[in-house]
Amino acid sequence: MEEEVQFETVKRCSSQYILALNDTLNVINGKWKLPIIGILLYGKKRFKELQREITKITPRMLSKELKDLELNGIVKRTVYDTTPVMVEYELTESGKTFNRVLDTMVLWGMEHRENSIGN
Amino acid sequence: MEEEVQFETVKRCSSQYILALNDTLNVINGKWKLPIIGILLYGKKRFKELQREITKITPRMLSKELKDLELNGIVKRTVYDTTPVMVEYELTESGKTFNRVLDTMVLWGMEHRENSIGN
DNA sequence: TATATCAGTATACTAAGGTATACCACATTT
DNA sequence: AAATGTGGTATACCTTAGTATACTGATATA
Repeated sequence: MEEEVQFETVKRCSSQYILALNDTLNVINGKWKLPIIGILLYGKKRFKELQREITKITPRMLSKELKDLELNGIVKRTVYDTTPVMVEYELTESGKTFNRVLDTMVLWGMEHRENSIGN
Repeated sequence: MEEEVQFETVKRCSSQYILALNDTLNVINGKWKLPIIGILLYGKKRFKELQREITKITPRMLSKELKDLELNGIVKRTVYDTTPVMVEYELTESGKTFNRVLDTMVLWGMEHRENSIGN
């Protein structure tokens, strides 16, 4: 409720609107961010597991994208003190709710596709 | 209603989900697409008007981004047969409803920012 | 006659994003 | 003893995205 009011305020203040928009866009910019998020939506994964599921990604890129996501607070990285080390990646709460953004995009994409056919 | 059912179906079919997602992402990829859409949300604009409002964009880029948006069915280009020619750009219906996607992104961005402070 | 405006295009360049390939230390399996 | 799996890093390269700068032809304005 209160959040809605805030949102309306932000909507009228373009600089804040753009800030929040950029936050969101930074989350998904980069070729491999969405695939990674998509997989992590189903649960925790280790580095090599991600690499195996995203067949074409190089470890360099996987490493880089995961670091970005961690910095942006989308992914949490946990190191277990075993030998050899085990590292697990999982979505943060924010990461999980990002699902909602994706769904909105998909829904619009579908409608847009229909509109475009009609035109 | 029927649309919701369809969406649920698509959500479970990852290839279609990804297709619709890519449609949406193509709309906003490129440095200047969002600024352009943002301005056109307020109404029609001519080429030079856009160039003046987006101060740092080069005509080459503005031209290219507008073509992309037109190809993707977000922007409609109308040429008036005057001398010198007048060209107007405006959002299509899909372009206008894209607002909804932006709002969702902003809302998530704001929540995410609060979550991150808390953490 | 010189300059500005319209809607862009042409050419050459730089910067950013991504790829390819090889490698590290350590431990388990074959 | 050699190969495999762990989680990455290092170096060099290539490709794509974006920038800088100059220019077009027709018309109106100073």
